[in-house]
Amino acid sequence: MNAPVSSPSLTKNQTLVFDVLSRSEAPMSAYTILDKLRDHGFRAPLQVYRALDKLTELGIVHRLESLNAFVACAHRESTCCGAGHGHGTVAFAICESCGQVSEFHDHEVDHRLGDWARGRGFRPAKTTIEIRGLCRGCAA
Amino acid sequence: MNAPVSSPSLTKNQTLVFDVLSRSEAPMSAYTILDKLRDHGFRAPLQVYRALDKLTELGIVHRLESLNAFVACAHRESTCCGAGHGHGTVAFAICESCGQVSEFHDHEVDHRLGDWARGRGFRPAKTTIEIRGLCRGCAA
DNA sequence: TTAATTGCGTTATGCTATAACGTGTGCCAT
DNA sequence: ATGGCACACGTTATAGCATAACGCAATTAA
Repeated sequence: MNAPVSSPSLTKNQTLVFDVLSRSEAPMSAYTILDKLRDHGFRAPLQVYRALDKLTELGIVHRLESLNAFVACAHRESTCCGAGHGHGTVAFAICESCGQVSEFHDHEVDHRLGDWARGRGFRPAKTTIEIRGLCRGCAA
Repeated sequence: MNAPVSSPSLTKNQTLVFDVLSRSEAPMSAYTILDKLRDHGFRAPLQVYRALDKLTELGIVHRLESLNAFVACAHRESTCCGAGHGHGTVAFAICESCGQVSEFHDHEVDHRLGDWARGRGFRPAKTTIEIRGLCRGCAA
């Protein structure tokens, strides 16, 4: 019985979606989440997407662009830089064999990309970094 | 009248798709490409997707994961590291206002991500780096 | 020749995401 | 308190992205 790690101010739907994602080992698509929540009264994709929008906005859920899927943020509180979930860009390593996802953060990469942007007058809003390949276990 | 910059060994469909992408300022979705090629006999999405698969495999077209769209590679021949289009990871800055896309390459970022992967025994197959935001002109 | 590979065309289908409508609820400035 | 606003919610319909599965034709290798 894992006690769900929900933030206080989430609505019922947001909490349900976040809990499903938190308990999942692998990333989940919006429709997979929907199916998991039918028993809780979910009927339509929008219910999921609206919750996901809010959760990603809060930074406690991430969207994996190359997978069209979502994961709960792996950072338990302010692990490194900013406070809470306000940290910078997060990167992901995605195993194409077992589906496992590792979330990490690299200051140096962040800075380099930031420098490039500054040099061009480009104002970054959201940065996606995803490495797809094989994890140690699957590459063996 | 721009002479298309097609590689020699492309099939007719691949050449058509590549030329459409090359001439486009902005990234294009597969369905947009399809519409542009109806006059050339294209009828179904698969004709486009199959060509795109080959072109991305050759490295002369890139897929923008956060946009579900495609662009012709901006590197005119071996601009920096490897020969031809065999270079490492490419990064993109995507303006959410005007749609303009800048392709660039950063060794340092590449190395950092490579180091992280090596340290974890992760074997990278394809890496996606996309910065979404506002370009100089649109941020003003 | 035979078999393997690759590309092609077509139909059908599945997955991902949002538009547009209306409802209800809480808040708070008037 | 009441009107207005912001926000979450539920529902239906639709749009947009991608692939499965079939069969055929051309090319190449054994």
